[in-house]
Amino acid sequence: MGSAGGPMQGRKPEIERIFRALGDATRRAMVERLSEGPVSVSRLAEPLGLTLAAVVQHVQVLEESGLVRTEKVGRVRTCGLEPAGFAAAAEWIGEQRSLWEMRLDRLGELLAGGKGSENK
Amino acid sequence: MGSAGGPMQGRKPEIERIFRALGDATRRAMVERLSEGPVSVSRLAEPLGLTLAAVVQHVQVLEESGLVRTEKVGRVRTCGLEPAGFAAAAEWIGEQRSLWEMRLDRLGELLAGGKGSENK
DNA sequence: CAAACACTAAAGCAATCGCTTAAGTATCGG
DNA sequence: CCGATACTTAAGCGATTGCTTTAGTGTTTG
Repeated sequence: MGSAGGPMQGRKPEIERIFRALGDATRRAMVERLSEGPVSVSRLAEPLGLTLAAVVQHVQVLEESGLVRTEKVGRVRTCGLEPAGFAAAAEWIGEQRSLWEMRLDRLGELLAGGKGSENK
Repeated sequence: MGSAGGPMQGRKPEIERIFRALGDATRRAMVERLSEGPVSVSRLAEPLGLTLAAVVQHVQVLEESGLVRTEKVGRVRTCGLEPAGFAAAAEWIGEQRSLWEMRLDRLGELLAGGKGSENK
């Protein structure tokens, strides 16, 4: 299978972790909070009703995904968003969408010309 | 539809399933394949090296997330992408990004005055 | 210094996940 | 009608996840 139709795939292991990180509601809530500006880990934990240990684990997942960046000064670790990570995710989604729309355009031509077999 | 209260948060359970669905490499590969056009479940399974049962389960997850739509005619179930699902995901990501950038603008003003967190 | 504070690291546990095998249920082809 | 095809359903299993508790480490603060 020469696969002229599937040129790109699995380009980044980054994407794996990004979507996995975003697949958890708690983590998304943390991201939404961080989009308002950087906060410390314990501040992040406050509205979540979880132990600090649990929140630290979530922060680790977010940091490994590249969506969040943290820095420790003194005894406080401050977390903030890393826009590049979001760009990667948005890019992947955009690619699927544009491929799909491209394909819809071609389908339009086929329908105009007459109907034929669509997949073989 | 608009809930009075917060700006927006956890608006849709849809998002949960979308990101969770996209968090799996096999499912993303299936989506990439589907972005080239609709295919049957067994056709989808072929390049994946999995049992048909496993692929059916993945298709179910994708369908429940709203990213994929399927239709069964005769004994064949055909799968295709559902652009609306991707729109929802892209929208969520875009919101976090724009909030963050908005916030960066304000930060620029603060930096003009000095450095440090504005927290307390 | 001693106590409070903000994490950090490790162990353990129930629930979920991704997968398999095995046994169905409808079509379709001859 | 009989067999192949294309799923469908259910059970089960090992790995991963999200959490907790417990016990640290390093940092302020009185």
